[in-house]
Amino acid sequence: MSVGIRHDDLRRRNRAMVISAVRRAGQPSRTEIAATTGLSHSTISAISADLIQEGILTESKASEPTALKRGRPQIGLALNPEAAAVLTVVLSLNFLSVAVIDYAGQVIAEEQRRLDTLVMPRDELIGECLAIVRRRLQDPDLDVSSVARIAMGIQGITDSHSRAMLWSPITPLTDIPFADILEREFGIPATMENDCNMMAVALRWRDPERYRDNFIAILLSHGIGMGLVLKGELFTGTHSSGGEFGHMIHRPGGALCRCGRRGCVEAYAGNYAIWRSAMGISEDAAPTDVGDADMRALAAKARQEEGPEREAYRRAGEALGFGLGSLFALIDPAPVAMVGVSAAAFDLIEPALREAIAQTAGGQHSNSISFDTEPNELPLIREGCAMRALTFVDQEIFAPGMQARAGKHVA
Amino acid sequence: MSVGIRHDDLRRRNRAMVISAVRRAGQPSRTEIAATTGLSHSTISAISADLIQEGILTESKASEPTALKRGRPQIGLALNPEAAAVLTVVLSLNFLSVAVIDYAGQVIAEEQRRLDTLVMPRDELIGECLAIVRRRLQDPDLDVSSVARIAMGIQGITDSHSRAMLWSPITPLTDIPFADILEREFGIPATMENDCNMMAVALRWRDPERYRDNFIAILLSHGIGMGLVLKGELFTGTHSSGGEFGHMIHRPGGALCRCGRRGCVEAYAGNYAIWRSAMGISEDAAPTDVGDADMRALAAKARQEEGPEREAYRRAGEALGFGLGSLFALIDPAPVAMVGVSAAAFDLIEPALREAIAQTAGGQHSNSISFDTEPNELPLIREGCAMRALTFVDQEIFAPGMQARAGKHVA
DNA sequence: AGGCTTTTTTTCGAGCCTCAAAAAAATAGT
DNA sequence: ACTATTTTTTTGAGGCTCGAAAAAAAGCCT
Repeated sequence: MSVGIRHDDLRRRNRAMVISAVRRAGQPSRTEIAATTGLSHSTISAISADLIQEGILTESKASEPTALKRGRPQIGLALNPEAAAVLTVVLSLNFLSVAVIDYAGQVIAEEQRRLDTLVMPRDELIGECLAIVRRRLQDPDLDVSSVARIAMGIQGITDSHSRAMLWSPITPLTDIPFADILEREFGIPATMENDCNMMAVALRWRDPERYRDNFIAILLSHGIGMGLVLKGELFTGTHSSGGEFGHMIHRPGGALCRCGRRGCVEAYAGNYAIWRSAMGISEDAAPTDVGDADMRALAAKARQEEGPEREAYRRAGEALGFGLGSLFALIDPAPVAMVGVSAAAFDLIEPALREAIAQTAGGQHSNSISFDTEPNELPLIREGCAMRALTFVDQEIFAPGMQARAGKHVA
Repeated sequence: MSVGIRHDDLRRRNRAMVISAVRRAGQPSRTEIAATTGLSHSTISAISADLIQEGILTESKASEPTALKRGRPQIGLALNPEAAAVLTVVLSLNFLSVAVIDYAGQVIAEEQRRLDTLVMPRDELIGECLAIVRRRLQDPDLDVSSVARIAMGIQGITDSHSRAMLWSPITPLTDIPFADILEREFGIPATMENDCNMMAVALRWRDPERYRDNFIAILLSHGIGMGLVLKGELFTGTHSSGGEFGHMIHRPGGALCRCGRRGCVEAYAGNYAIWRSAMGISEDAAPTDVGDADMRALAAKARQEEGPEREAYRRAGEALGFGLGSLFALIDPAPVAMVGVSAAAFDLIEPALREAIAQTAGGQHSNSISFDTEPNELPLIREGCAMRALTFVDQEIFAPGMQARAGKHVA
């Protein structure tokens, strides 16, 4: 149950605190770190001396030559890019991409591949993932021993411990324990993350002003996904990655959803649903894959003139609006980021969405709810995976007492 | 933002740990506490010596004469009932009740009053609350200075900091800062809690086996409310008490809800909605108050024979089922407690509820979702308020270093 | 140039806290 | 009465953080 704080935890946590302050701030001086963490100067000094000695941080002279102030100039502290590296693997529909990222967060290598995820047998899909990772790890420029973590992101449902893919729209396969598979193969700790959760993580790093403690990232693509940050914490279900916004019920017994059930939000707002509706296909028809180009053409048509295309987006907006309204009834309104190809058509969606949300309990302050759009989800997912892996390393490097990861080894 | 751990926090937190272990376990020995907190025996010994000396804990000889084990017998530690007292105030429809509770959780005095909450003007409503509290505090048997906290519970929406009632079905008044009012009047720290959240708190204390880390308490009464515990934490909205399950949208544009909007779950499952439907009154008709006795009669009629009454409960079950399904899509399934007068009619609700939930994403393991019922909400709310107040005191008594609250004062 | 200010960083002693091990206490069994 | 066993308390050592003071590294001023 609840566990007391041991004395040795103290240093461990405060080290984590310092590292995270540096990662957030970029090049803070010791004084700045003391201010943000609330710890004393002497503690910061001691901890940062340790971290520098262990090769985790480096002193980088000029924080900025701006504002030539009096007094001893501050010495900026930065993450040592060579302290470690992490690997991100993003698996999406017919597409696999891998990147190697240094400890400071810079991409130092990447590789991408097309493959037919929908029809690949289990062994082949896993094999492709392992192969692309292996190729990156064999890169002679890379010190394999420095790779401290692999974060894999996938469209679909993962378990709440970020170990396995439970279900995904990109393959008929289910329950693939990718984290275990990667760990067994390469001996590097790994996690399996939900794509929308990673989008949320990335948004917070990209724009901490707007996306701080409470916000929602919604993926408007073939399916509808959501990443939710509440009170500064990534929200996950109790068993799975949770946040299956797309499968909240919009109309009981309504349109057929890709998940096989009826009336889900996604069955009105997913790409296939918009397409189905615009083309006058029955709501009972099985979902079909619609390419991004087709969706863009559809949006263009809808913008051009009134007609079934525009009406389809309107219905999508309505479903999203009522869904958001129900969500807001539970968690209160928060800023929303719309991501994915249909986010580029948000102008077509927004009016109906706002109208719907205004009819719900969550829409009380309907006009204060703000939306932002980002048409391209893949870079976000990769960034999120990278930050996930890096912050894990931040809290791993210091954890087991004094185990040095880079630089000279330590007493 | 994130703040480092100061050295002095350590003792503070571990004291809290020990107190909370005693509150949970009843009469644990020092050894047991050491085991549950993970702290060393010497630390527990030191802390409990302090707490006993300060009059917060007492040694109570026989933990139990059961299992006469070898060795030095354990000495049970218990909360000293006289260490402090708290006051609970529960305001519900036409009813106000107050209780004084000792530090060990026993009710030592109470008082109840009927009043017309729906028509009382602001000053009068506040005045009644203050008056009843004042009477209790003037009780000559009570040492006023020992009253360390007031927790007030109310049906309706409170702010996320538990300071004010924002909106409530029991009065047309809004935005009453009860916590501030009580604090100003009596100089005792106070909070204003949402009733369903308190139900959840109470359920966890009553049955920690079943209601531990993830569960849902749903109030089926005039309105529909929810208290949610996720990952061991009481879930609240970002601004308000949140968890307005009753105002998730069941049917866009559907039946008229008490909140003035349309299609909310409550507009199908609240007492007034069941009544309206059973009586063949239009869904557009304004909600009316239905007495508990009438509801019990309605349920009896529905059990007796097929007819509009039974159908009304069926529709309520459907609304609750789809609502729960949407909720479970977000948070994954969890045990549910149904509380309130209509929980006594859960037999009429359950079949349709389960049928509906099975049609949703959250219903994947529909049969593993378990329901429990508890017809009487008031005792639960009071218990929850009491535990809320007491655990606050637990974390207040030790906080400012060594400020003694009871017993001899301390160096 | 040289001394003075200002600001940052390091150093040092003090005070706590926790831990592990040893000692003390209390009881059951022999 | 004595030993074994278990729980509780005591004691000494080691660490951590803090505050104050010292040291360091500039720019400013005469």
